[in-house]
Amino acid sequence: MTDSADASIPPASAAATPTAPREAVPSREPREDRYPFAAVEAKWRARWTERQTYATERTAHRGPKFYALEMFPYPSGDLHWGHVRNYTLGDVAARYQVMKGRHVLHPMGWDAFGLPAENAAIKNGFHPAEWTRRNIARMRDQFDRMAFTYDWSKEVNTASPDYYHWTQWVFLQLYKAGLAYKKNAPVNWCPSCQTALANEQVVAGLCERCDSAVTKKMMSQWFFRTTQYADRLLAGHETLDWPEGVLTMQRNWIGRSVGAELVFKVDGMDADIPVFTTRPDTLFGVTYMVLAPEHPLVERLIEGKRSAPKVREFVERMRRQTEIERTATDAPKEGVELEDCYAINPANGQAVPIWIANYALLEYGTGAVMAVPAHDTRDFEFARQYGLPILDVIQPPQDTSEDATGQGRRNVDAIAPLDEAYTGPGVMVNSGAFNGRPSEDGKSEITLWLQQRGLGKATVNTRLRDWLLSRQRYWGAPIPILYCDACGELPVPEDQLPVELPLDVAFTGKGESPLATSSSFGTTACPRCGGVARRDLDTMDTFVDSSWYFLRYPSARDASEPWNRDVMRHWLPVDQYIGGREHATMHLIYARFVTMALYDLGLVPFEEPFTRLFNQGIIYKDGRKLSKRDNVVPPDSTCDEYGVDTARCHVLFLAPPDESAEWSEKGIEGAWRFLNRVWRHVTQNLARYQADWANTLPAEPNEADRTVRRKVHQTMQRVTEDMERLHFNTSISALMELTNTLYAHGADCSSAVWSEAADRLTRLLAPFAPYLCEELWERLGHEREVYFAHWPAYDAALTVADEIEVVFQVSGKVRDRVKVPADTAPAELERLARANEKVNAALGDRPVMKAIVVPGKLVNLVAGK
RNA sequence: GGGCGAGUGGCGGAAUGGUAGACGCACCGGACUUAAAAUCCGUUGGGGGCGACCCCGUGAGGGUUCGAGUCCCUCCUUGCCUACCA
Repeated sequence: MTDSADASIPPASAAATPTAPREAVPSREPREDRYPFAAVEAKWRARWTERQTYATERTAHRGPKFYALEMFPYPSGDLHWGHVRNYTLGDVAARYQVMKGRHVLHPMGWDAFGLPAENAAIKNGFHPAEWTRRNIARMRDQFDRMAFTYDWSKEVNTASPDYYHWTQWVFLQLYKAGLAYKKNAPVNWCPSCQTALANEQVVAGLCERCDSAVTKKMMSQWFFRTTQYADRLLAGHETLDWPEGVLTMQRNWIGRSVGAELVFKVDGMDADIPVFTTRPDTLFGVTYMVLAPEHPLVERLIEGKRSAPKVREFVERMRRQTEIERTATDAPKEGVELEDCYAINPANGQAVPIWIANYALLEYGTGAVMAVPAHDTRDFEFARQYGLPILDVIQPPQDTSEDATGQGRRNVDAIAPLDEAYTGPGVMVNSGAFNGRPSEDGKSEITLWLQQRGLGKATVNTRLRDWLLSRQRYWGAPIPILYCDACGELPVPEDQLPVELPLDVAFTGKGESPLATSSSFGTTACPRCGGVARRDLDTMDTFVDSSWYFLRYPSARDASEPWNRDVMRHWLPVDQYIGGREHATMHLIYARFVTMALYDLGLVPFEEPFTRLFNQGIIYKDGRKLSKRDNVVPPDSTCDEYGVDTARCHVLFLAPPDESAEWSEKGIEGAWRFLNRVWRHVTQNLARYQADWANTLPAEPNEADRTVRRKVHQTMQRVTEDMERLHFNTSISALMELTNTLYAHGADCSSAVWSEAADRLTRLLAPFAPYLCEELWERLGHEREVYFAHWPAYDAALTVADEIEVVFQVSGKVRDRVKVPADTAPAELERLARANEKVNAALGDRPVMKAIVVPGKLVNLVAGK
């Protein structure tokens, strides 16, 4: 407002039009001709509860099943517009399926374990369970207010013992199948959360939850063998109706690469160094060897050497580096040469020096790299830096044509040293018996050659790591494993599940599992020998909880088993899953992995849990993502002011559902006015409504009748098509257009036609504005909720206008628009175009070379020169 | 550096290769009102013309096509994801 104090505005006029402060609210105060949302919402909320409208059984025995699911929320206690958008999308889709006659399961639950509850406990002294319970109660109430059609009898809460009982059971099934194992490994460690993290939870070197810089730490931890399913996870993509972007992200994350494992021997020592490479064809170009700083062989190689302390210092320094320092784009390559250590190239017996360097990662491949600086950009950079030899073994194709765009090409005649590595294919040189071979063939030929001598084999590597699931935290499902001095590692017998979280723990935040502070939890009787067994003191990653929750909903209250097989067969897999893209490489990979593992164990009859996936866009506020941590814009005040239906319509109308959107209340007036127009028009014309309109439609419709009926049927068609694609923003505009048509022509049409329009409008709008439409539906004389009303079918013949506008073009440019009967034949259209005055003016004396006629649309006359 | 999206009026956004800007916001005008609010009706991409009308317009440049916002190539901007993966 300050910049309106412009010098060009005369002070006099400002004084002449004093802008009195306006009260914003009165326009929405209840009034005779306004939609009284507060009263309507109270009435129908009570009635839905009383009638159990949204119980799954109410849609049973209708048609085929439909499992509609949205990713369940973390119960942070604060519903924000991102939630509202996501769950409104799911709710509209579920309501549509009910109206289409499907047997619909639409459940909701809580991803209730996790750090915020524990941190709140440390901070405020609440027990996490209490904090969680309160938040759930609050959010459930908010969801009900939003008119979401959840069947609360199917509610799940991952932090409840009757749920995590089965999370532990799932763990044990995977354990028994050899898919869960414990190993000592360098793990991602968040110093702030004081816990290990899965690879997927480290984002740009930062903890996904708290943004602290992650470091590495050696720990004995539980893993799931996700890598064993890499190929299956990739192959399964073929069967999924998912957004291409998510599939691509998963493919990249899994990062399958085909290559070979080749064995280098250590000179003068009985030790092998296997390396993984995708370029066996460059083997003759190896000029040094690189080991990851944490490589287990390092200690053996430097033992007793004079330089050992220096190497150890380097390793220690690398280990202390945070992930972000180590992987930053501009992180300099650093390394040290191991004194008197040489690796023997299996191709030619040549001894090359062994280095350790920060760019070799223990977690990938074998943790060792055969360095070919001439043909690998990283090796090249490192060799340059440390003055290591660069040996050319692949000659680029000798194509001298100027416009060839071969990547990494350079002039082979150049005498100057290379200024970059050549990474493309070519002809092998300096490669002994392989000289002259195409490098692409050389890959398999070298691999085979080494394989015959026991020094190599073809292999496939993935970037995907096994899933680290141990967490040194309290608020999670305890890992159901025991350690007995006599019997070793043992699973907790299934009849002793759940292993319940103890209540007497101290939240020290000291990096030790809080479960260790419990007086009762730590030990129990060994199920095998009866001696003392120690419990595993870690809890599971909360992604384990959410990797199977969709299997639990249909059997949510079943105390005897995780899921009933028949119930499972009826409902699963999920027909439509809605959630954010941010889960592409986390939850959606974990859930697929667990489902596949359970399938292999014969526990579920399908391999893929989510048939169709829809990613809703993110809502931003001031360019920042709305999140559970900050930047919360609560929907409550908007609902207080405009009502829930307006809030639902506005958030859907804001932007296409799969695009991100900047949060804005600008424009909410549009949704509010729209719903009021519907309310006013229907309620003020109720006396005209004829319940039997279908039998009294006029035999000779007047102009208004035809216009209104056409619009009604066109709207049914458009909204139905949009519903299938979840393009709800355009559904709403179509309904606005219908309403505008009723305002313009509703008064002039017959009662039967108006009645059809009122009936159709109420049904089509019901999924978006359920409170308003229930009330209108009742006033139209219906006993049963509009929720159960069937979705209307349109008559295609009625969507076509009698008279249509056709465009005449000359060489693609519009020259005239004329109204013609809809059934005008193409030949007649062409004749009209050729006779058209404006067309002829544009043609001048040029001849018509060609005529394109698109019936119902246009005629394009192509002019000659 | 790599991958995937997105660039259309003052704004949010519509457009199976076929009339660019649906629908809404905002603005402006009219009706109603003592006045306002609310409501109802209408105008609004840019430029030119008294006018019927004409020209230009979907990030930039090429291409395919009778016809391109839409398909192809190059580039620019921007968002998200990912990042030494051997």
